[in-house]
Amino acid sequence: MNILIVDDDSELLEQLQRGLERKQYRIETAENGEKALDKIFEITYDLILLDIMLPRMDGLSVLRHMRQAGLNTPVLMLTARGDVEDRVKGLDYGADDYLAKPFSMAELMARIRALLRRDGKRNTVLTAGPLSLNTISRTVTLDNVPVSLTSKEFSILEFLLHNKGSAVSRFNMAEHVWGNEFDPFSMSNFVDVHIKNLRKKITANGGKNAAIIRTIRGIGFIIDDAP
Amino acid sequence: MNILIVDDDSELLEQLQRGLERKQYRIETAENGEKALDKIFEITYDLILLDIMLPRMDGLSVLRHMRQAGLNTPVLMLTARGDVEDRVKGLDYGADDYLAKPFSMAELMARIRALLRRDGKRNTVLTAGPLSLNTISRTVTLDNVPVSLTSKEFSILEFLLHNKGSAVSRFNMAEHVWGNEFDPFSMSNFVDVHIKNLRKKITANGGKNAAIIRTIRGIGFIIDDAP
DNA sequence: TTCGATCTTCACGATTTCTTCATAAAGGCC
DNA sequence: GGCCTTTATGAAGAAATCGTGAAGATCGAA
Repeated sequence: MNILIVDDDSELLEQLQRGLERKQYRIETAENGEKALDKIFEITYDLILLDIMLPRMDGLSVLRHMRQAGLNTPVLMLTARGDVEDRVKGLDYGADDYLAKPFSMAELMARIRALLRRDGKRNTVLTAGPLSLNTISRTVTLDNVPVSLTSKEFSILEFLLHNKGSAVSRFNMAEHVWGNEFDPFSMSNFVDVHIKNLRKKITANGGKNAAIIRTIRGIGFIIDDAP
Repeated sequence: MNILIVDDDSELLEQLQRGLERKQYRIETAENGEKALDKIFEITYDLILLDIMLPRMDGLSVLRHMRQAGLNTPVLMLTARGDVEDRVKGLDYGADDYLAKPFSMAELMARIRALLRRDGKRNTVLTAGPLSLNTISRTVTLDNVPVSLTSKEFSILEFLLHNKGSAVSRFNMAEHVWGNEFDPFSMSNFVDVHIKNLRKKITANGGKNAAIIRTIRGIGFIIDDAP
Protein backbone atom coordinates (compact mmCIF):
# COMPACT_ATOMS: atom_id res chain seq x y z
CA MET A 1 0.00 0.00 0.00
CA ASN A 2 1.34 3.37 -1.03
CA ILE A 3 0.44 6.34 1.08
CA LEU A 4 1.31 9.95 0.41
CA ILE A 5 1.49 12.29 3.38
CA VAL A 6 1.26 15.99 2.68
CA ASP A 7 2.09 18.31 5.53
CA ASP A 8 4.42 21.25 6.06
CA ASP A 9 5.23 20.35 9.66
CA SER A 10 8.35 18.31 9.09
CA GLU A 11 8.35 16.91 12.59
CA LEU A 12 4.85 15.58 12.31
CA LEU A 13 5.69 14.32 8.84
CA GLU A 14 8.57 12.25 10.08
CA GLN A 15 6.62 10.92 13.00
CA LEU A 16 3.78 9.79 10.79
CA GLN A 17 6.14 8.27 8.31
CA ARG A 18 7.92 6.22 10.93
CA GLY A 19 4.70 5.07 12.50
CA LEU A 20 3.12 4.01 9.24
CA GLU A 21 6.20 2.38 7.80
CA ARG A 22 6.26 0.22 10.86
CA LYS A 23 2.83 -0.99 9.78
CA GLN A 24 4.21 -2.00 6.40
CA TYR A 25 2.83 0.89 4.45
CA ARG A 26 5.00 2.43 1.78
CA ILE A 27 5.22 6.09 2.59
CA GLU A 28 6.10 9.12 0.55
CA THR A 29 5.91 12.69 1.69
CA ALA A 30 5.46 16.17 0.30
CA GLU A 31 5.77 19.39 2.28
CA ASN A 32 3.83 21.69 0.01
CA GLY A 33 0.89 21.60 -2.37
CA GLU A 34 2.81 21.83 -5.62
CA LYS A 35 5.13 18.97 -4.82
CA ALA A 36 2.18 16.96 -3.67
CA LEU A 37 0.37 17.46 -6.94
CA ASP A 38 3.47 16.54 -8.90
CA LYS A 39 3.70 13.27 -7.08
CA ILE A 40 0.02 12.54 -7.23
CA PHE A 41 0.03 12.73 -10.99
CA GLU A 42 3.19 10.76 -11.25
CA ILE A 43 2.43 7.79 -9.08
CA THR A 44 -0.70 5.93 -8.14
CA TYR A 45 -1.28 6.04 -4.40
CA ASP A 46 -3.76 4.03 -2.43
CA LEU A 47 -4.37 6.81 0.03
CA ILE A 48 -3.43 10.43 0.57
CA LEU A 49 -3.19 12.18 3.93
CA LEU A 50 -3.68 15.82 3.11
CA ASP A 51 -3.16 18.75 5.41
CA ILE A 52 -5.37 21.73 4.59
CA MET A 53 -2.96 24.47 5.57
CA LEU A 54 -0.07 24.31 3.15
CA PRO A 55 2.42 26.69 1.56
CA ARG A 56 2.43 27.10 -2.25
CA MET A 57 -1.10 25.83 -2.88
CA ASP A 58 -3.37 24.80 -0.07
CA GLY A 59 -4.80 21.36 0.44
CA LEU A 60 -8.22 22.16 -0.89
CA SER A 61 -6.76 23.27 -4.20
CA VAL A 62 -4.72 20.14 -4.42
CA LEU A 63 -7.84 18.12 -3.81
CA ARG A 64 -9.84 20.04 -6.37
CA HIS A 65 -7.15 19.65 -9.02
CA MET A 66 -6.82 15.95 -8.59
CA ARG A 67 -10.55 15.29 -8.55
CA GLN A 68 -10.95 17.41 -11.66
CA ALA A 69 -8.42 15.22 -13.37
CA GLY A 70 -10.53 12.24 -12.46
CA LEU A 71 -8.33 10.77 -9.77
CA ASN A 72 -10.44 9.13 -7.12
CA THR A 73 -7.73 8.07 -4.74
CA PRO A 74 -9.11 8.16 -1.19
CA VAL A 75 -8.14 11.34 0.63
CA LEU A 76 -8.02 11.76 4.38
CA MET A 77 -7.96 15.44 5.29
CA LEU A 78 -6.09 16.77 8.27
CA THR A 79 -7.58 19.97 9.63
CA ALA A 80 -7.00 22.30 12.51
CA ARG A 81 -9.53 21.76 15.24
CA GLY A 82 -11.84 24.67 14.59
CA ASP A 83 -11.97 24.73 10.82
CA VAL A 84 -15.51 23.57 10.31
CA GLU A 85 -15.76 25.54 7.13
CA ASP A 86 -12.72 24.03 5.48
CA ARG A 87 -13.82 20.63 6.55
CA VAL A 88 -17.15 21.01 4.84
CA LYS A 89 -15.54 22.40 1.74
CA GLY A 90 -13.15 19.50 1.72
CA LEU A 91 -15.89 16.94 1.81
CA ASP A 92 -17.61 18.89 -0.96
CA TYR A 93 -14.49 18.69 -3.05
CA GLY A 94 -14.39 14.98 -2.66
CA ALA A 95 -12.39 14.21 0.45
CA ASP A 96 -13.30 10.88 1.96
CA ASP A 97 -12.81 11.59 5.62
CA TYR A 98 -11.21 14.11 7.95
CA LEU A 99 -9.31 14.13 11.16
CA ALA A 100 -8.90 17.16 13.43
CA LYS A 101 -5.45 17.96 14.75
CA PRO A 102 -4.12 16.99 17.16
CA PHE A 103 -4.98 13.34 16.79
CA SER A 104 -3.64 10.13 18.22
CA MET A 105 -1.76 7.62 16.16
CA ALA A 106 -4.33 5.00 17.07
CA GLU A 107 -7.13 7.14 15.75
CA LEU A 108 -5.28 7.78 12.54
CA MET A 109 -4.60 4.08 12.05
CA ALA A 110 -8.25 3.29 12.49
CA ARG A 111 -9.29 5.81 9.86
CA ILE A 112 -6.65 4.64 7.44
CA ARG A 113 -7.69 1.05 7.78
CA ALA A 114 -11.30 2.03 7.30
CA LEU A 115 -10.56 3.98 4.14
CA LEU A 116 -8.37 1.31 2.65
CA ARG A 117 -10.81 -1.40 3.49
CA ARG A 118 -13.76 0.53 2.17
CA ASP A 119 -15.45 0.35 -1.18
CA GLY A 120 -15.33 -3.02 -2.85
CA LYS A 121 -13.46 -1.31 -5.61
CA ARG A 122 -10.28 -1.73 -3.67
CA ASN A 123 -10.56 -5.40 -3.21
CA THR A 124 -8.57 -6.78 -0.31
CA VAL A 125 -8.28 -10.22 -1.85
CA LEU A 126 -6.82 -10.48 -5.30
CA THR A 127 -6.71 -13.78 -7.13
CA ALA A 128 -5.46 -15.39 -10.29
CA GLY A 129 -6.10 -19.06 -10.78
CA PRO A 130 -4.81 -20.96 -7.76
CA LEU A 131 -3.13 -17.83 -6.46
CA SER A 132 -4.68 -15.65 -3.81
CA LEU A 133 -3.31 -12.48 -2.23
CA ASN A 134 -4.76 -10.65 0.74
CA THR A 135 -3.72 -7.02 0.86
CA ILE A 136 -4.79 -6.49 4.44
CA SER A 137 -3.05 -9.41 6.08
CA ARG A 138 -0.32 -9.30 3.45
CA THR A 139 -0.50 -13.04 2.92
CA VAL A 140 -0.38 -15.12 -0.22
CA THR A 141 -1.62 -18.63 -0.78
CA LEU A 142 -1.20 -21.05 -3.65
CA ASP A 143 -3.85 -23.76 -3.80
CA ASN A 144 -4.71 -22.68 -0.25
CA VAL A 145 -1.17 -23.34 0.89
CA PRO A 146 0.56 -20.31 2.37
CA VAL A 147 3.49 -18.95 0.40
CA SER A 148 6.07 -16.79 2.08
CA LEU A 149 7.09 -13.78 0.04
CA THR A 150 9.52 -10.98 0.75
CA SER A 151 8.28 -7.44 0.89
CA LYS A 152 9.33 -6.56 -2.66
CA GLU A 153 7.99 -9.79 -4.05
CA PHE A 154 4.68 -9.11 -2.39
CA SER A 155 4.45 -5.59 -3.74
CA ILE A 156 5.26 -6.72 -7.24
CA LEU A 157 2.68 -9.47 -7.16
CA GLU A 158 0.13 -7.09 -5.69
CA PHE A 159 0.75 -4.61 -8.47
CA LEU A 160 0.48 -7.25 -11.15
CA LEU A 161 -2.75 -8.59 -9.71
CA HIS A 162 -4.09 -5.11 -9.29
CA ASN A 163 -3.55 -4.62 -13.00
CA LYS A 164 -4.68 -8.07 -13.95
CA GLY A 165 -5.31 -8.31 -17.65
CA SER A 166 -3.11 -5.43 -18.65
CA ALA A 167 0.53 -5.50 -19.59
CA VAL A 168 2.69 -3.78 -17.02
CA SER A 169 6.00 -2.26 -18.03
CA ARG A 170 9.09 -2.66 -15.92
CA PHE A 171 9.15 1.08 -15.64
CA ASN A 172 5.66 1.38 -14.22
CA MET A 173 6.33 -1.47 -11.91
CA ALA A 174 9.51 0.06 -10.57
CA GLU A 175 7.84 3.43 -10.25
CA HIS A 176 5.05 1.98 -8.20
CA VAL A 177 6.96 -0.45 -6.04
CA TRP A 178 10.08 1.62 -5.42
CA GLY A 179 8.51 5.07 -5.55
CA ASN A 180 11.00 7.87 -5.41
CA GLU A 181 13.91 5.59 -4.62
CA PHE A 182 13.63 4.38 -8.16
CA ASP A 183 16.37 5.62 -10.44
CA PRO A 184 14.84 5.88 -13.92
CA PHE A 185 18.27 5.60 -15.51
CA SER A 186 19.25 2.45 -13.72
CA MET A 187 20.47 -0.24 -16.06
CA SER A 188 20.01 -3.02 -13.56
CA ASN A 189 17.60 -5.85 -14.01
CA PHE A 190 16.37 -5.96 -10.45
CA VAL A 191 12.78 -6.29 -11.56
CA ASP A 192 13.60 -9.41 -13.54
CA VAL A 193 15.43 -10.89 -10.60
CA HIS A 194 12.44 -10.41 -8.34
CA ILE A 195 10.15 -11.86 -10.96
CA LYS A 196 12.38 -14.88 -11.20
CA ASN A 197 12.30 -15.43 -7.44
CA LEU A 198 8.57 -14.84 -7.36
CA ARG A 199 7.99 -17.41 -10.06
CA LYS A 200 10.15 -19.89 -8.28
CA LYS A 201 8.06 -19.53 -5.15
CA ILE A 202 4.71 -19.87 -6.84
CA THR A 203 5.95 -22.93 -8.68
CA ALA A 204 7.22 -24.52 -5.52
CA ASN A 205 4.62 -27.27 -5.38
CA GLY A 206 5.74 -28.60 -8.73
CA GLY A 207 2.91 -27.30 -10.88
CA LYS A 208 3.47 -25.18 -13.92
CA ASN A 209 2.17 -22.12 -12.15
CA ALA A 210 5.14 -20.06 -13.20
CA ALA A 211 3.10 -19.30 -16.29
CA ILE A 212 0.76 -17.22 -14.17
CA ILE A 213 3.18 -14.37 -14.65
CA ARG A 214 3.64 -14.14 -18.37
CA THR A 215 6.49 -12.25 -19.96
CA ILE A 216 5.73 -9.79 -22.69
CA ARG A 217 8.92 -9.42 -24.56
CA GLY A 218 10.07 -5.85 -24.97
CA ILE A 219 7.45 -4.58 -22.54
CA GLY A 220 7.25 -6.27 -19.19
CA PHE A 221 4.88 -8.72 -17.57
CA ILE A 222 1.22 -9.54 -17.25
CA ILE A 223 -1.09 -11.71 -15.22
CA ASP A 224 -3.87 -12.68 -17.56
CA ASP A 225 -7.48 -12.06 -16.76
CA ALA A 226 -9.07 -15.36 -15.96
CA PRO A 227 -11.51 -16.30 -18.70
CA MET B 1 -2.44 6.69 -27.04
CA ASN B 2 -1.00 8.82 -29.80
CA ILE B 3 -0.22 12.41 -28.98
CA LEU B 4 1.14 15.05 -31.32
CA ILE B 5 3.06 17.89 -29.74
CA VAL B 6 3.45 21.06 -31.79
CA ASP B 7 5.91 23.61 -30.49
CA ASP B 8 8.89 25.47 -31.90
CA ASP B 9 10.86 25.40 -28.66
CA SER B 10 12.89 22.27 -29.22
CA GLU B 11 13.99 22.04 -25.62
CA LEU B 12 10.45 22.11 -24.31
CA LEU B 13 9.48 19.66 -27.04
CA GLU B 14 12.04 17.14 -25.94
CA GLN B 15 11.18 17.56 -22.30
CA LEU B 16 7.50 16.99 -22.94
CA GLN B 17 8.23 14.02 -25.13
CA ARG B 18 10.35 12.34 -22.50
CA GLY B 19 7.87 12.99 -19.75
CA LEU B 20 4.91 11.72 -21.70
CA GLU B 21 6.64 8.72 -23.18
CA ARG B 22 7.40 7.66 -19.67
CA LYS B 23 3.64 7.58 -19.12
CA GLN B 24 3.22 5.14 -21.98
CA TYR B 25 1.97 7.69 -24.47
CA ARG B 26 3.24 7.46 -28.03
CA ILE B 27 4.57 10.85 -28.98
CA GLU B 28 5.20 12.54 -32.27
CA THR B 29 6.36 16.09 -32.67
CA ALA B 30 6.23 18.94 -35.15
CA GLU B 31 8.08 22.24 -34.82
CA ASN B 32 5.98 24.38 -37.10
CA GLY B 33 2.41 24.75 -38.25
CA GLU B 34 2.83 23.34 -41.74
CA LYS B 35 4.47 20.17 -40.63
CA ALA B 36 1.86 19.81 -37.94
CA LEU B 37 -0.96 20.06 -40.42
CA ASP B 38 0.71 17.55 -42.69
CA LYS B 39 0.88 15.05 -39.92
CA ILE B 40 -2.59 15.73 -38.65
CA PHE B 41 -4.07 14.91 -42.02
CA GLU B 42 -1.90 11.87 -42.44
CA ILE B 43 -2.30 10.11 -39.14
CA THR B 44 -5.01 9.72 -36.54
CA TYR B 45 -4.03 11.14 -33.18
CA ASP B 46 -5.85 10.86 -29.89
CA LEU B 47 -4.77 14.29 -28.72
CA ILE B 48 -2.88 17.30 -30.01
CA LEU B 49 -0.88 19.72 -27.88
CA LEU B 50 -0.76 22.90 -29.91
CA ASP B 51 1.34 25.95 -29.24
CA ILE B 52 -0.23 29.19 -30.49
CA MET B 53 2.95 30.97 -31.45
CA LEU B 54 4.47 29.06 -34.31
CA PRO B 55 6.60 29.79 -37.36
CA ARG B 56 5.13 29.07 -40.82
CA MET B 57 1.47 29.12 -39.83
CA ASP B 58 0.35 29.83 -36.29
CA GLY B 59 -1.51 27.46 -34.05
CA LEU B 60 -4.88 29.09 -34.52
CA SER B 61 -4.71 28.58 -38.27
CA VAL B 62 -3.76 24.99 -37.81
CA LEU B 63 -6.71 24.55 -35.52
CA ARG B 64 -9.09 26.28 -37.91
CA HIS B 65 -7.92 24.21 -40.84
CA MET B 66 -8.31 20.91 -39.13
CA ARG B 67 -11.71 21.72 -37.70
CA GLN B 68 -12.88 22.90 -41.09
CA ALA B 69 -11.80 19.58 -42.50
CA GLY B 70 -14.02 17.90 -39.96
CA LEU B 71 -11.32 16.53 -37.68
CA ASN B 72 -12.49 16.59 -34.11
CA THR B 73 -9.39 15.30 -32.40
CA PRO B 74 -9.14 16.90 -28.94
CA VAL B 75 -6.78 19.89 -28.93
CA LEU B 76 -5.06 21.32 -25.89
CA MET B 77 -3.74 24.80 -26.63
CA LEU B 78 -0.56 26.14 -25.12
CA THR B 79 -0.57 29.92 -24.79
CA ALA B 80 1.69 32.59 -23.39
CA ARG B 81 0.47 33.75 -20.05
CA GLY B 82 -1.13 37.03 -21.04
CA ASP B 83 -2.79 36.10 -24.30
CA VAL B 84 -6.39 36.24 -23.23
CA GLU B 85 -7.45 37.18 -26.72
CA ASP B 86 -5.79 34.24 -28.43
CA ARG B 87 -7.14 31.96 -25.79
CA VAL B 88 -10.69 33.06 -26.43
CA LYS B 89 -10.20 32.79 -30.17
CA GLY B 90 -8.80 29.34 -29.70
CA LEU B 91 -11.78 28.12 -27.78
CA ASP B 92 -13.98 29.67 -30.46
CA TYR B 93 -12.12 27.78 -33.13
CA GLY B 94 -12.76 24.55 -31.36
CA ALA B 95 -9.90 24.00 -28.96
CA ASP B 96 -10.92 21.80 -26.05
CA ASP B 97 -8.82 23.31 -23.32
CA TYR B 98 -5.87 25.62 -22.83
CA LEU B 99 -2.86 25.86 -20.59
CA ALA B 100 -0.86 29.03 -19.99
CA LYS B 101 2.92 28.86 -20.19
CA PRO B 102 4.84 28.22 -18.12
CA PHE B 103 3.05 25.23 -16.72
CA SER B 104 4.06 22.33 -14.53
CA MET B 105 4.24 18.80 -15.80
CA ALA B 106 1.67 17.84 -13.17
CA GLU B 107 -0.83 20.33 -14.47
CA LEU B 108 -0.30 19.19 -18.02
CA MET B 109 -0.80 15.57 -17.04
CA ALA B 110 -4.04 16.44 -15.35
CA ARG B 111 -5.41 18.21 -18.40
CA ILE B 112 -4.33 15.45 -20.73
CA ARG B 113 -6.02 12.85 -18.64
CA ALA B 114 -9.17 14.88 -18.43
CA LEU B 115 -9.30 15.32 -22.21
CA LEU B 116 -8.58 11.71 -22.98
CA ARG B 117 -11.08 10.53 -20.46
CA ARG B 118 -13.72 12.84 -21.78
CA ASP B 119 -14.95 11.40 -25.00
CA GLY B 120 -15.91 8.16 -23.41
CA LYS B 121 -13.71 5.22 -22.79
CA ARG B 122 -11.02 5.11 -25.40
CA ASN B 123 -11.10 2.14 -27.59
CA THR B 124 -8.70 -0.47 -26.35
CA VAL B 125 -9.79 -3.12 -28.82
CA LEU B 126 -9.16 -2.54 -32.48
CA THR B 127 -10.57 -4.94 -35.04
CA ALA B 128 -10.60 -5.70 -38.73
CA GLY B 129 -12.60 -8.64 -39.92
CA PRO B 130 -11.53 -11.73 -37.96
CA LEU B 131 -8.62 -9.82 -36.47
CA SER B 132 -8.77 -8.29 -33.01
CA LEU B 133 -6.07 -6.36 -31.17
CA ASN B 134 -6.22 -5.36 -27.52
CA THR B 135 -3.91 -2.48 -26.72
CA ILE B 136 -4.15 -2.95 -22.97
CA SER B 137 -3.26 -6.59 -22.69
CA ARG B 138 -1.19 -6.38 -25.85
CA THR B 139 -2.81 -9.46 -27.27
CA VAL B 140 -3.98 -10.24 -30.78
CA THR B 141 -6.46 -12.86 -31.86
CA LEU B 142 -7.48 -14.19 -35.24
CA ASP B 143 -10.89 -15.83 -35.28
CA ASN B 144 -10.59 -15.78 -31.49
CA VAL B 145 -7.39 -17.78 -31.61
CA PRO B 146 -4.43 -16.02 -29.99
CA VAL B 147 -1.67 -14.95 -32.32
CA SER B 148 1.78 -14.31 -30.95
CA LEU B 149 3.41 -11.20 -32.37
CA THR B 150 6.76 -9.62 -31.71
CA SER B 151 6.98 -6.14 -30.35
CA LYS B 152 7.53 -4.47 -33.71
CA GLU B 153 4.87 -6.52 -35.41
CA PHE B 154 2.41 -5.54 -32.73
CA SER B 155 3.20 -1.86 -33.03
CA ILE B 156 2.88 -1.93 -36.79
CA LEU B 157 -0.45 -3.71 -36.67
CA GLU B 158 -1.68 -1.35 -33.99
CA PHE B 159 -0.72 1.60 -36.11
CA LEU B 160 -2.43 0.24 -39.18
CA LEU B 161 -5.59 -0.52 -37.27
CA HIS B 162 -5.53 2.85 -35.63
CA ASN B 163 -5.53 4.41 -39.06
CA LYS B 164 -7.95 1.90 -40.49
CA GLY B 165 -9.37 3.02 -43.78
CA SER B 166 -6.52 5.29 -44.74
CA ALA B 167 -3.27 4.44 -46.42
CA VAL B 168 -0.18 4.66 -44.27
CA SER B 169 3.20 5.39 -45.79
CA ARG B 170 6.29 3.43 -44.87
CA PHE B 171 7.78 6.68 -43.70
CA ASN B 172 4.98 7.48 -41.29
CA MET B 173 5.00 3.96 -40.08
CA ALA B 174 8.71 3.96 -39.40
CA GLU B 175 8.55 7.37 -37.79
CA HIS B 176 5.79 6.24 -35.51
CA VAL B 177 6.99 2.78 -34.59
CA TRP B 178 10.69 3.46 -34.38
CA GLY B 179 10.52 7.02 -33.05
CA ASN B 180 13.91 8.60 -32.54
CA GLU B 181 15.80 5.53 -33.63
CA PHE B 182 14.37 5.86 -37.09
CA ASP B 183 16.94 6.89 -39.67
CA PRO B 184 15.05 8.69 -42.43
CA PHE B 185 17.85 8.00 -44.89
CA SER B 186 17.91 4.28 -44.37
CA MET B 187 17.64 2.35 -47.61
CA SER B 188 16.61 -0.86 -45.94
CA ASN B 189 13.26 -2.45 -46.42
CA PHE B 190 12.77 -3.42 -42.81
CA VAL B 191 9.18 -2.27 -42.84
CA ASP B 192 8.38 -4.61 -45.71
CA VAL B 193 10.05 -7.47 -43.94
CA HIS B 194 7.94 -6.94 -40.85
CA ILE B 195 4.82 -6.69 -42.95
CA LYS B 196 5.71 -9.96 -44.59
CA ASN B 197 6.15 -11.70 -41.24
CA LEU B 198 2.96 -10.12 -39.94
CA ARG B 199 1.00 -11.37 -42.93
CA LYS B 200 2.42 -14.80 -42.51
CA LYS B 201 1.26 -14.93 -38.92
CA ILE B 202 -2.26 -13.78 -39.59
CA THR B 203 -2.53 -16.30 -42.40
CA ALA B 204 -1.31 -19.13 -40.25
CA ASN B 205 -4.63 -20.94 -40.07
CA GLY B 206 -4.74 -21.33 -43.82
CA GLY B 207 -7.25 -18.65 -44.67
CA LYS B 208 -6.55 -15.88 -47.08
CA ASN B 209 -6.39 -13.34 -44.31
CA ALA B 210 -3.13 -11.94 -45.60
CA ALA B 211 -5.29 -9.66 -47.68
CA ILE B 212 -6.28 -7.81 -44.54
CA ILE B 213 -3.14 -5.78 -44.98
CA ARG B 214 -3.34 -4.47 -48.50
CA THR B 215 -0.40 -2.99 -50.35
CA ILE B 216 -0.79 0.35 -52.02
CA ARG B 217 1.82 0.60 -54.64
CA GLY B 218 4.03 3.64 -54.38
CA ILE B 219 2.58 4.60 -51.00
CA GLY B 220 2.56 1.95 -48.32
CA PHE B 221 -0.11 -0.17 -46.74
CA ILE B 222 -3.69 -0.03 -45.60
CA ILE B 223 -6.19 -2.01 -43.59
CA ASP B 224 -9.56 -1.39 -45.17
CA ASP B 225 -12.50 -0.14 -43.25
CA ALA B 226 -14.97 -2.96 -42.82
CA PRO B 227 -17.74 -2.61 -45.42
C1' DT C 1 27.62 -5.54 17.00
C1' DT C 2 26.52 -9.74 14.81
C1' DC C 3 23.96 -12.65 12.03
C1' DG C 4 20.62 -13.89 8.71
C1' DA C 5 17.47 -12.35 5.39
C1' DT C 6 16.66 -9.48 1.70
C1' DC C 7 17.93 -6.59 -1.99
C1' DT C 8 20.88 -5.02 -5.76
C1' DT C 9 24.34 -5.57 -9.09
C1' DC C 10 26.79 -8.04 -12.47
C1' DA C 11 28.18 -11.24 -16.08
C1' DC C 12 26.99 -14.89 -19.14
C1' DG C 13 24.37 -18.14 -22.11
C1' DA C 14 20.17 -19.25 -24.50
C1' DT C 15 16.88 -17.57 -27.14
C1' DT C 16 14.24 -14.41 -29.74
C1' DT C 17 13.90 -10.57 -32.52
C1' DC C 18 15.65 -7.15 -35.78
C1' DT C 19 18.11 -5.67 -39.69
C1' DT C 20 20.50 -6.27 -43.83
C1' DC C 21 21.10 -8.09 -48.24
C1' DA C 22 20.53 -10.63 -52.46
C1' DT C 23 17.30 -12.24 -55.42
C1' DA C 24 12.70 -13.44 -57.05
C1' DA C 25 8.14 -11.99 -58.12
C1' DA C 26 4.70 -8.74 -59.32
C1' DG C 27 2.79 -4.48 -61.16
C1' DG C 28 2.46 -0.77 -64.37
C1' DC C 29 3.56 1.41 -68.75
C1' DC C 30 5.01 1.58 -73.49
C1' DG D 1 5.36 -9.04 -74.75
C1' DG D 2 9.63 -6.26 -73.12
C1' DC D 3 11.37 -3.00 -69.71
C1' DC D 4 11.67 -0.65 -65.49
C1' DT D 5 10.16 0.16 -60.82
C1' DT D 6 8.29 -1.45 -56.70
C1' DT D 7 7.28 -5.10 -53.49
C1' DA D 8 7.87 -9.86 -51.48
C1' DT D 9 10.72 -13.36 -49.65
C1' DG D 10 14.35 -16.38 -47.64
C1' DA D 11 18.38 -16.61 -45.25
C1' DA D 12 22.11 -15.09 -42.31
C1' DG D 13 24.48 -12.30 -39.28
C1' DA D 14 23.82 -8.65 -35.65
C1' DA D 15 21.58 -7.02 -31.78
C1' DA D 16 18.49 -7.07 -28.00
C1' DT D 17 16.04 -9.36 -24.32
C1' DC D 18 15.33 -12.54 -20.76
C1' DG D 19 16.42 -15.79 -17.22
C1' DT D 20 19.75 -17.23 -14.03
C1' DG D 21 23.37 -18.02 -10.39
C1' DA D 22 26.26 -15.90 -7.51
C1' DA D 23 28.68 -12.14 -5.14
C1' DG D 24 28.49 -8.15 -2.60
C1' DA D 25 25.65 -4.48 -0.17
C1' DT D 26 22.18 -3.26 2.88
C1' DC D 27 18.74 -3.77 6.28
C1' DG D 28 16.68 -5.26 10.55
C1' DA D 29 16.13 -7.92 14.51
C1' DA D 30 18.29 -10.10 18.45
